[in-house]
Amino acid sequence: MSDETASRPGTRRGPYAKSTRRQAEIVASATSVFSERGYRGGSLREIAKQLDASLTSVVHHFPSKSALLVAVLENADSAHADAFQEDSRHQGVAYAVLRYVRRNIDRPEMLRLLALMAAESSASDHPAHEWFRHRYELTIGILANAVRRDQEEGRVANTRDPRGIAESLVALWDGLQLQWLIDPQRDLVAAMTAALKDLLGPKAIPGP
Amino acid sequence: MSDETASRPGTRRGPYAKSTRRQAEIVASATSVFSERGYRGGSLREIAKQLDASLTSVVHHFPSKSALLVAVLENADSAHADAFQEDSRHQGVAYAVLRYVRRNIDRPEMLRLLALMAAESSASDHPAHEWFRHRYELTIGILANAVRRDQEEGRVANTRDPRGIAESLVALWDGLQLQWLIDPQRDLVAAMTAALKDLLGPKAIPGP
DNA sequence: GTCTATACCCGGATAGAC
DNA sequence: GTCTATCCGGGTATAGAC
Repeated sequence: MSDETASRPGTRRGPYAKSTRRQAEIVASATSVFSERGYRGGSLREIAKQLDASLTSVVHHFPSKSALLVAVLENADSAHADAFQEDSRHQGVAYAVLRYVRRNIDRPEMLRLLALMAAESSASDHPAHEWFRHRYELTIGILANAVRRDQEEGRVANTRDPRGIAESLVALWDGLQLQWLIDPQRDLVAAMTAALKDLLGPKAIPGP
Repeated sequence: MSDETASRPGTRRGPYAKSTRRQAEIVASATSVFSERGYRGGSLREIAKQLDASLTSVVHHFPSKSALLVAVLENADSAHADAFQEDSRHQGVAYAVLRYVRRNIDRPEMLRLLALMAAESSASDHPAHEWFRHRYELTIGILANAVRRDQEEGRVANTRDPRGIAESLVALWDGLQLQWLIDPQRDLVAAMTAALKDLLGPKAIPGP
């Protein structure tokens, strides 16, 4: 919102530079708080305290707690999503998915937050509803394209429509992730690998 | 807690009868409130108001909001879980799963609540953590048995270990359900049927 | 534009009287 | 068992200082 002017260098960037920096700090603090205490558990007051700022200062930059949450999600997920898209384009679906899994296994709190918010945001009046809807739409689209490419190259044996397969893949990932979050004893990578083999065929799985 | 004396009939059963009845009323009220407003959105005060009772009266029977939630979940899920087990024993996995899906498609609010609480309860210190852990363990176990039976009878082509398949089935269900909750336009039954066919083989799918 | 202080209303939890 | 009263902490809205 305040980036339009900042994106035009040379005009004025003084007053906004501090603001965007402050916003980034708030997002970082919110990420750590939400990751530890969850969304419900984490309070704006605690986020502010971490920055030696006041509550209203936080509210000034993000009009509501949910707006801040969306910023956190966006920021946390964008890097991983980009890498995923890159992988899927060059190395095939299974490779991309498994790398995505491996990358995410180190930040269970973040996954917990994403899973929690996805469920919570399923209510159509939730502030993050549209964000998640769009996110799923995007992810499934990207995956569907990658699946189609793999089908054409003979890497994926399953001949079902790519979009349906993509939906199943996302579902599998969400579901296995949930089981793993509830019981960390489970081997998430192994489970995902086996499921991928069932869904895509053995040739789709990359070597160890 | 108050059942020990009640389990000895003939001595005194008057005072406790009213209590258990009251508890059932509270659970019913909580179910409707949680289903409409969600867990976070629903308040104990509103639950009490529906019964023309006060907040502390509710708290007296259920020491915390989360304890009440667990009672709600237990009560709401038991009937469906029993039917599922029955079906899987007699008609095969795919049939049981699809009937479970069809049965649940009429109560999206309840599914939303279950999905939300499953995610939230993944935190190990959550009041409902153990309940969900046990629920998943149980569901997967039942499914694994059914899968093994179907494999032996040649109804399921997939030769992977039954437990792994069962985990994938649960994950698929949770994941597709989530996508459907976020975007009700999707055809949950069709998606689940197609995924089942991929995972179990075409012979496992019952006719229309 | 940025930040602060204050106040409001609602949430869950607790103590004590009846 | 049920109530009233109270506490503390949460998100939010407003007024005002720099």
